[in-house]
Amino acid sequence: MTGISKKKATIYDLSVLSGASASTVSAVLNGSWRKRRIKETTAELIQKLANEHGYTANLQARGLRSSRSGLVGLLLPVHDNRYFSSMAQSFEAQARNRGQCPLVVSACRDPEEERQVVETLISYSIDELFIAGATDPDGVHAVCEKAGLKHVNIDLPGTLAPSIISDNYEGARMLTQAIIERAQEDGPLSPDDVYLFGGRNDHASHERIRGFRDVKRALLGADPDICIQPTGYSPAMTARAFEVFYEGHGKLPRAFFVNSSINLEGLMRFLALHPHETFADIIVGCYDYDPFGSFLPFPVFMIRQDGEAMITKGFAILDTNRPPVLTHLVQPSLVPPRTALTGPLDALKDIE
Amino acid sequence: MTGISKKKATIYDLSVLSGASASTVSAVLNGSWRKRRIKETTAELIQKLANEHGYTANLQARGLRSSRSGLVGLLLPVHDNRYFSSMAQSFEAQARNRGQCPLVVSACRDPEEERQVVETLISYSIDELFIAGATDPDGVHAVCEKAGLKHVNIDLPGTLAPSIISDNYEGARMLTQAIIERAQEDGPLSPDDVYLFGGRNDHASHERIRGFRDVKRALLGADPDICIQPTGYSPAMTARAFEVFYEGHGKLPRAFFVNSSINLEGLMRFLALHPHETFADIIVGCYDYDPFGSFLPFPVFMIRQDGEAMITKGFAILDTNRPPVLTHLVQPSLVPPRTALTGPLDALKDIE
DNA sequence: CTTTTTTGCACAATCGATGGTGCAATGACT
DNA sequence: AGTCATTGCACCATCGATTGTGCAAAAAAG
Repeated sequence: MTGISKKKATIYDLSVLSGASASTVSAVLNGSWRKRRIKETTAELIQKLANEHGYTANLQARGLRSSRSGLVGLLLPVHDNRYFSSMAQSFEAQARNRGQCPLVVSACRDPEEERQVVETLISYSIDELFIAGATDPDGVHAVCEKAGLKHVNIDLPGTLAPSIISDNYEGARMLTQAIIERAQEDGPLSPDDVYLFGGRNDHASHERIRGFRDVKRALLGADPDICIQPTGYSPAMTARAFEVFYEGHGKLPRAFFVNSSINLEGLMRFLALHPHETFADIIVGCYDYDPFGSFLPFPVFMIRQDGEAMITKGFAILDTNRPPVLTHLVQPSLVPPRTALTGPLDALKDIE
Repeated sequence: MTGISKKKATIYDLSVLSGASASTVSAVLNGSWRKRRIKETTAELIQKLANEHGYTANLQARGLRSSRSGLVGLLLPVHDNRYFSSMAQSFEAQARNRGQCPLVVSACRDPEEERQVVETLISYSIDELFIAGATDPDGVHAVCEKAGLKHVNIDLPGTLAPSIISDNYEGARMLTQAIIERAQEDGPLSPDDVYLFGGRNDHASHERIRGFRDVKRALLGADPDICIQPTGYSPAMTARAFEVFYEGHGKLPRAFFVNSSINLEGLMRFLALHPHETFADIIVGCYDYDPFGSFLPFPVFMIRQDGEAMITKGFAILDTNRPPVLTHLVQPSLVPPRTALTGPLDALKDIE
């Protein structure tokens, strides 16, 4: 016996202690006691006992009985990235504000894993699900639909459920324009001075590439296909793409658009292998904001996606009855180089 | 009727369909059927039906009955930070490898919130808990203890449960030595050229400060108290500290130690308000690794804490019977400037 | 053809909470 | 005093799975 106290108290324990029935105890502790016309003094007694014994409801039992669990899920591709981790942070805060219990899980951008993870969440009777950056939103939708689970897509749209995404086209236009104009300050620019790296076969990448090409054609008159290098979402692949370019040209493009901060990590890997003076004059645009990325030793324009607004909108949609299957655009913003934005962390109290 | 199919199948549904009893169905589907001597053909039939109907167990019901849920929790101070988010990533991977379901939650460094969140997790009958960077590990311990929940502390130690932490003292020594030596390349250094910013009244900060002071005294002969600026864990407070120093001295210290990447964000906020040429010659040490932080336009030495190893060790400890209340040290490593390390993201498959 | 053993499965209690229903005690009213 | 409404609560089935126990039928042993 190392002081491991007995099991947690249940309504039955409190029932015995108080002399009331278990259903009375339950009613008192879940707040429905006025409706059930329980005497105030009885309620007080039970509440006192509950406090003394540190009673907390077994939420699995409650969830089983009521088939509502109070859980909301957020499915992420990965945690380890400022865009998604700050989204997780906002999500937690908002879910807790609404009295729900947030669950954040990641599925590694693997469609099969995505479905499995969601199945697991469903097995815990979660009430609502945010599907962020899913590789296969419609596959996940099918799983949710079968279980009658309300859900929305965030960041990457599906065709079967309401979606909330960044205005990737507009964001890409802003970003492309910013890097081109900045590069032109240093002299005239030809179409093959401006590249795009990263992204793959998803809606966000398509829209960004479309925005990039449209602006580039408008400002520089052309956009050779070679300037688009969709390397997927992996630092290693992106680094290779830079390496290949460098081997071919002895330098990096004057200006380039990087599809996400994950791809920007690929640039870091490339830079680590080369003296940085060689690249002091590049102009970079990154479709994602990272506070340290913004202060690299060359101008980095970034796009800050408004994860917090997306989450807010998502909750609003889940609150409506039969949300139409629409795609809602949330405006991102252009962040000039050397900018330190505040984030969800700033909402924390830090008692010092 | 919008195609919302009926509720999920249960063992009772399959029981009717197969003609077997619910307990037989249960045994077949949870794998205990050989032990229960169920005929192979019966098992096959039931499994076929289960597949056809997309049966998945209701894990709340299972958890309620067996009082084991298959859930493991990771309690973080915040998501939005590379150290913790990469820890979350490793944690998820390892938990899933073990067939458990990972839950990652954050408690905003608020002791009360920490306890509440853990209470909630306990209400879902989680089996094990990793408490990372808790402000009040022993308070959380009490809650776990009462519920008989196995747990370990990560990153910040408690006195009542096994803890796994970085060797902060050694890490701080390496980092301090690195920045001092590097700064000395540019000329002789006096004790008040080397500062420490960030951290507060926790074990990790104490150890880091101790390491810093020991090395500084050894190399520079003294360490005036003014050189230690424990600003808490908040970018805003840290930025203020830099601002105050700058107002007093017209520059930043030649070299300084920043207690965490969160504090380093405070430096970014400061830099955003000042032309960067002014600070091109500072030498920074940051106790945390961030891939972009490593490429800032001045030398940044970083300490990479081995989150993955800590998680691994944590699982190992939870697997042992009565783990002694020890504090295990995990060695961090010194990362020279302009280094791009690979992380848990690289384990992902990225089909392009 | 018995007796024993083994095989294959059904039954029923249980986990902790919820909520519909019903009933005794009390008070109000005629 | 008798009727009726109200108050205050207990009873019990239920959510979906797990698991100890028991028992019939089939197979093996004698």
